[in-house]
Amino acid sequence: MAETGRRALNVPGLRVTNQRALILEIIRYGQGHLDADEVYRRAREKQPRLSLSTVYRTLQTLKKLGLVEEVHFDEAHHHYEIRPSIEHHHLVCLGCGRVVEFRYPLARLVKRNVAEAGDFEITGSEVRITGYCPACRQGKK
Amino acid sequence: MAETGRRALNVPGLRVTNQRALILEIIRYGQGHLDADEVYRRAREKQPRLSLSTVYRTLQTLKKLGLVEEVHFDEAHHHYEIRPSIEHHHLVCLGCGRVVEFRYPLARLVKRNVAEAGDFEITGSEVRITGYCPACRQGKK
DNA sequence: CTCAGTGCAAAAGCTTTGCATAATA
DNA sequence: TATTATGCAAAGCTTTTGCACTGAG
Repeated sequence: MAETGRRALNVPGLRVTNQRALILEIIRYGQGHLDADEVYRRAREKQPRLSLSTVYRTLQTLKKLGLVEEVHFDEAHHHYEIRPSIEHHHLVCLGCGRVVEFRYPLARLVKRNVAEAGDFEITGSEVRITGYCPACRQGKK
Repeated sequence: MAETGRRALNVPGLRVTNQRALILEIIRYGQGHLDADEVYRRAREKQPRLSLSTVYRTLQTLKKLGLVEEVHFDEAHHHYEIRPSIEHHHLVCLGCGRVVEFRYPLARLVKRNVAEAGDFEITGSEVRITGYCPACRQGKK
């Protein structure tokens, strides 16, 4: 286990530690979008001595390596997901917190249709659409 | 001065205080997108005794009233702008922090083109496109 | 006169950092 | 063995909250 992760982490100047491999695996196989604390809780099941600061430091490292991406569903936490190959965005239900992913080539559309964007070198885009999912719409009535 | 603001703030159950009127004016005429601390600093020039908690509380109030909107250019702060009448989004330069607004009917497009969004009741959307503006692209080379 | 709003100080989150220790290459 | 990474505890920042006082209606 954790072998694919170890390979990706084998980068000059960095060391492949058990903590890093574990954290990367957790994000990779951990369904969806975890925040630091959730990663921490899951990681401690396997490595009880792991510290929260290591989680934060590792998350930064993985972000710099381009292995994970930081997304923002609410303002209080950062969430992390494996860096996706195709551009996708998130639909967040304000009622239950459910997050639905959807694919949409936003960066391309903006580049093509927005004059102000013409001279920008676009490196990232994040879309967060908020609302109420069918189940929660029921509840509101 | 601050008269337009006072009118908007005249809502049953709420009281029109000098602090509220001032904060609303600052956001209204304060070029672009201010964060709580910037509002605080500007407000103190006119009302030196004003407290930062009042700024935060007022910002919440104005948000609930629908008078201002919260946007997120970086992860560390919230920024606030007067609630715009037409949907617009932000292009953020990672080099100099400059924020360029652009209009784009994203909510409509998503509603129309994204199957997953079909059953959602969309209440808000926030797009943040990051990259480098022309000036900063030069600097990077 | 009453209750919403304010100021102050303290607390609460999440995240970062300093430093000695442990572990990788 | 030379550094990089970790664990722990403490600090940092933005934002929130409790409480007594003030001020709007």
